[in-house]
Amino acid sequence: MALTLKAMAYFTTALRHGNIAKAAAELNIAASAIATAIDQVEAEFGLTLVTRQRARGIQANASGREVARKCARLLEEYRSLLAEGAALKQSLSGTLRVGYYAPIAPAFLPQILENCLLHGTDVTLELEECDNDQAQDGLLEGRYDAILFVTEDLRPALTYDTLLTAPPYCLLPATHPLAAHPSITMAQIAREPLVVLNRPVAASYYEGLFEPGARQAPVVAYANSTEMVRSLVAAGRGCAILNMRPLTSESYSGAKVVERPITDDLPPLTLAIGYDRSAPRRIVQVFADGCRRHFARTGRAQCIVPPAPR
Amino acid sequence: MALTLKAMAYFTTALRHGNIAKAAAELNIAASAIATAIDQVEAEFGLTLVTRQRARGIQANASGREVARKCARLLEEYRSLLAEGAALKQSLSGTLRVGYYAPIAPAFLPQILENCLLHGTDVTLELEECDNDQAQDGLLEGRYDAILFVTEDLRPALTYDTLLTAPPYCLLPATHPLAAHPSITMAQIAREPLVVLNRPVAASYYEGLFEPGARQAPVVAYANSTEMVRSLVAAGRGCAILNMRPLTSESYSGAKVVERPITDDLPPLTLAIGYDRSAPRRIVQVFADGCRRHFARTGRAQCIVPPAPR
DNA sequence: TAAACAAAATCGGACAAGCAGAGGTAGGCA
DNA sequence: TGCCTACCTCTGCTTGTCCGATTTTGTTTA
Repeated sequence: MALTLKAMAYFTTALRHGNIAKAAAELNIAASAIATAIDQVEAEFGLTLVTRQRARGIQANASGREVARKCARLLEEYRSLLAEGAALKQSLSGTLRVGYYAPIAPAFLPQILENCLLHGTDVTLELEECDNDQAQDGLLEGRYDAILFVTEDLRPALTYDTLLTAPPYCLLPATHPLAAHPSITMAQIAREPLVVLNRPVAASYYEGLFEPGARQAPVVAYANSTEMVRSLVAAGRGCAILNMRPLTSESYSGAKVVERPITDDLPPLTLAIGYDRSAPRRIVQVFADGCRRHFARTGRAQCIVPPAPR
Repeated sequence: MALTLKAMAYFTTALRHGNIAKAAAELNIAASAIATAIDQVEAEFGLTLVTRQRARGIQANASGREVARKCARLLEEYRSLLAEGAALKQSLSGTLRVGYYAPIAPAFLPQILENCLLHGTDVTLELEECDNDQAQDGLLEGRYDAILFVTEDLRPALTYDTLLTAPPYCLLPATHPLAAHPSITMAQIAREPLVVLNRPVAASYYEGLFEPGARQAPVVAYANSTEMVRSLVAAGRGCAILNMRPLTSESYSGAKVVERPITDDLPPLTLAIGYDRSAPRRIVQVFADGCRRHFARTGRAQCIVPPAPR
């Protein structure tokens, strides 16, 4: 590794000029540096590559020209490597790999992607649904460029931007007596059969919202997808507590559900986007900005049920 | 040029191991050097390429693997560049460009080349006939790999090996009265019409062999090729003084000539091979060795007319 | 829960490499 | 013969690289 790229660059420049002094001027360095570089190249190959004639400059022999050509090619590829690296950072093309915590993202992710990408850009999306821990670990291990997750069991090394704090709300069948109230208390919910979203973070979060011993009716179902929860609720099996709201109030089964704020002072879930904030690829930055913009404007109102005034 | 080949090598090795310490062990350097190299690569591209997890090693993300692949390719080409350079020095293939002073080489050059090259080797020969000064300058300027020349008007910077010292001899028509003598004096030649080889070095050399005012018969012809001189002499136009002897005693015209040593103490011509002795390509070294061997053995007797005992 | 372990980050100092600038020298040219 | 050009050499300074020790952080095991 004695022969450095720098030496090659000096060498080829000197041969191109046939003159050490001119090459030094072009490169803005001292002539002695160039002379040294030429010596290094010759030493590396153990060949005489240039004839140095005082007062007449330098001249490459056939081997020297051969070597210079090869070096120039290598330098060219080096430059293109750097350029490709810059492109990797700059371009909107490439693959954007997003991991998202299953219950939170489907409500808004397509809309964001629609807004900030895909306008004729050459981006391949890889969207992967996973649990909150998997998302965080996947980001840390480089499997994802960005993750949408909630800040529970937060990994310390992870950098993220908060997008939204979503208070829990109560999901009821449209025909349920409580649906007539504009807002509901936890005490009321405690008397209703409950459908619980059974995901790693969610289940414990929702159970934890109740005072110990407060529950008076059973959990009638655990379901591990939001849509199943909504469908069960719509079918009248019970009510549920959720944080994120889909854009529709219909369930898959077609029956109507209603969302009602909860008056109790409950800890919200914090939705965040995690990504490498120090040196993101441009496409990642664009996506993260798009997410933030989305929730700064319309997104917030769409995705949460605002707490009731108390 | 901040990103050195060395840094790339460290970087790729570290990623290959997924572990800085192991990479350091493989490369026999300190781990901190590798950590620095990784930092350099990331800084160069302004991207996070590697996630470092204490107690778990390092892991490249997609961009990191991409960059590592590109770097590995560049390193591969660097190694092949070095290998090609070494081959340039080592191989017997390639082009051997020989410049030779016209009057001296044709007598023996084909035989040498036959002996030391061309045994199934992949060598292209470029033989260029020229004058003594052109040969020397061409070597210094890298146009020739080796030159066969005489050490008159010697360029100071030129390195060479002496092959042969060739005393002048007298060339006579076979029918000439002097041809009966085993050797001849300059005084005898001075009375004969003379044919002179008119080449830059030769003409003055031959004229200088005579004492000032000693010539009693005219120069009947100047000819600028050895063969023309021999033909003129064979035709009986006069006699000539030469140094190198062809392998045949017939001239192109078919008439016979004879060579006779000169008894006077005259300066010989020194035949030499000039080439870069400090770092020759292998093919050049082989050729030069072949020349020296040739004249150490049979070549000498074939090419000169030994001086007569006085 | 604590202790032991593993691996990366950090820091300071030693060493080497690269470079600038001055002075020297050989070759070309008028 | 003297001047000019352009390379070479040498010295000291600056920068970079590397090592080794220490610290920090995270994992695994008792």
